[in-house]
Amino acid sequence: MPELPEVETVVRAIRPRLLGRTFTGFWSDWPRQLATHPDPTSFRAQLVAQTVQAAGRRGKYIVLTLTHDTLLVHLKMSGHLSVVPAETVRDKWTHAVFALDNGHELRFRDTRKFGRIYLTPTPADTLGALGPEPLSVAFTPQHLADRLANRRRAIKPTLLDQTIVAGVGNIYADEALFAAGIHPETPASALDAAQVAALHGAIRSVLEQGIAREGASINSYVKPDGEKGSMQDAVNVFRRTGFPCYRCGTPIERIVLAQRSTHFCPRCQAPAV
DNA sequence: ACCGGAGCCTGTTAGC
DNA sequence: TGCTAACAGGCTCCGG
Repeated sequence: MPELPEVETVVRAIRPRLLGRTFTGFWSDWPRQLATHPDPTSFRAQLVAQTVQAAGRRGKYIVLTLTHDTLLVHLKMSGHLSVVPAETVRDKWTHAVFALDNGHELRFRDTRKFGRIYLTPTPADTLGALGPEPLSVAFTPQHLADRLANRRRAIKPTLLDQTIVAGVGNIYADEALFAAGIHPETPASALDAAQVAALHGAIRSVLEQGIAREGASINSYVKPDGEKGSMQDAVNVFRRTGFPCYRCGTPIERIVLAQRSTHFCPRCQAPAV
């Protein structure tokens, strides 16, 4: 379930517990999560003795820079990372465990098993196609306008395309479109310059708010320490189907676009005439 | 190049 | 209460 703010929150929590640590072991009971390796044994052989030199984020990927390689983790829908003492009891959904040189373990828990782990000397193979970081100077209204031009697809699923801008998911796409006053079914190429500028600003502000609130704990997402974020208390439309819009009182509607639930206020986000 | 749909997994929730 | 279908914050692959 994590999007950019949730992944950023995870990185900030685990970074101080991983920097300078050296991996001493690895275990996995779900080889399919190892995107770059056929089995846990070969993964372990390449990982062990490498030290964590940096911990960051690119889009929704967690990026750990090691001595020789880069370790990437994508949480997908249900992934959760934590650093705990090795003696802490593991539950049945913990599918990967990275042993550290201080008696702790980095654990990857993932009920739906969609998450993926990459260990590679060439992370660009995986990260290279991502669009700009939405909170960086590279993400400009002009960039967004250029990438939306000539796309007739609805703006909502277009925002979920990680090659346009990295890190926006279903919650923040809906929230950004509400903040910008844009109907989710508007063809991307039909937005005028003012709407693109509004959307650009809205994407940034909802993501910044999400980070400040340490993510949205709407289903199962919790921070690495098990505590909840608070962005769920600040959403305007996401999963508020039937409840009155905070701005105008009109009931929030839900539709499905590109197989994803989409929530909007039919009055505040009225289609262009 | 673009776009929609199936599929990957398991757990939870809504509805009868 | 119990069963079933729908749903879940992501993304890849395949085909038109």
